[in-house]
Amino acid sequence: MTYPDEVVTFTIGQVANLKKISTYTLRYYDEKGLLPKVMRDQNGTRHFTREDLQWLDMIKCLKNTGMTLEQIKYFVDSTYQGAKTLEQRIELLKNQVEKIKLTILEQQNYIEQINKKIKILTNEK
Amino acid sequence: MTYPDEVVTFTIGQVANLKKISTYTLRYYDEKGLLPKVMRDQNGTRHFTREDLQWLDMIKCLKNTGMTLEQIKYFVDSTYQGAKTLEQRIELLKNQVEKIKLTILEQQNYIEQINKKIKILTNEK
DNA sequence: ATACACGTTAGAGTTAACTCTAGGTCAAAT
DNA sequence: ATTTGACCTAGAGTTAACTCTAACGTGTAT
Repeated sequence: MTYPDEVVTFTIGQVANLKKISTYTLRYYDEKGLLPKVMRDQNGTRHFTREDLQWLDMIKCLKNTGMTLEQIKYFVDSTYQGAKTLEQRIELLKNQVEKIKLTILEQQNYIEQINKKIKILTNEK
Repeated sequence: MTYPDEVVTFTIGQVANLKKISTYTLRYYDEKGLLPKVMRDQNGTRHFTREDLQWLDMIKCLKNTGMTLEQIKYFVDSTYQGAKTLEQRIELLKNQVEKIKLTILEQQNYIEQINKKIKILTNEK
């Protein structure tokens, strides 16, 4: 039962299921400062909000596009420093998009390279 | 001075320079069985042929598209088992191309995700 | 009351892929 | 003859990102 002004939250196990990330990893990310807003109750138990889940999506996105956790932490920290880092964060994200575009080009080259090899092997038959 | 039937070879240091891979890494790859054909002279010094350099390109290609060194070794081993593994190797490479294509799609999704975030941040200005 | 499921921490262990160190050999240059 | 520089090996150390263990707390079900 949730009252109008109550915030829906999730335990670490629920988040693990929803986002397919182990509880170990979630605690590790929290420890590393990647999830600075996660609430705790009087027992010390974590309660993740929808906003925290969105952060997890952002972390996944940046991580899977080649950022280290250290770089992601830098972005998270910037965010919590507020408006004065806004330009910087926009720049960082634009930069990341450019990096991803380069990776895609690189991957396309690798496809061509492998296709050439496939052709050579096919001719050996 | 090289005679007609001499094979041009490179020392580990030359290969390191040419391919921008440290000598440490080259020895490590050799040790792991990723470069089974590298010749040695009477002193034990490695001599890399052009074919070895081509293998290094292949290793780089497979590694940078997500294969582990263990998986690459499997491919290398298959190759040296000769014609009977030809089909298998072609399959493996076709499979790798499909994986890369999926990665590219994934990366394109991440670009969209980041662009959305950039838009949100830009509207905060 | 006690068991069970789920949460907590601190700290140790794991894995892949390097990366380096120490101690050695050998060929060419001074 | 000795120094220099490039090579060698065995084995230790590093780094990132987990992954697990041990010992403990709490809330619900029987």
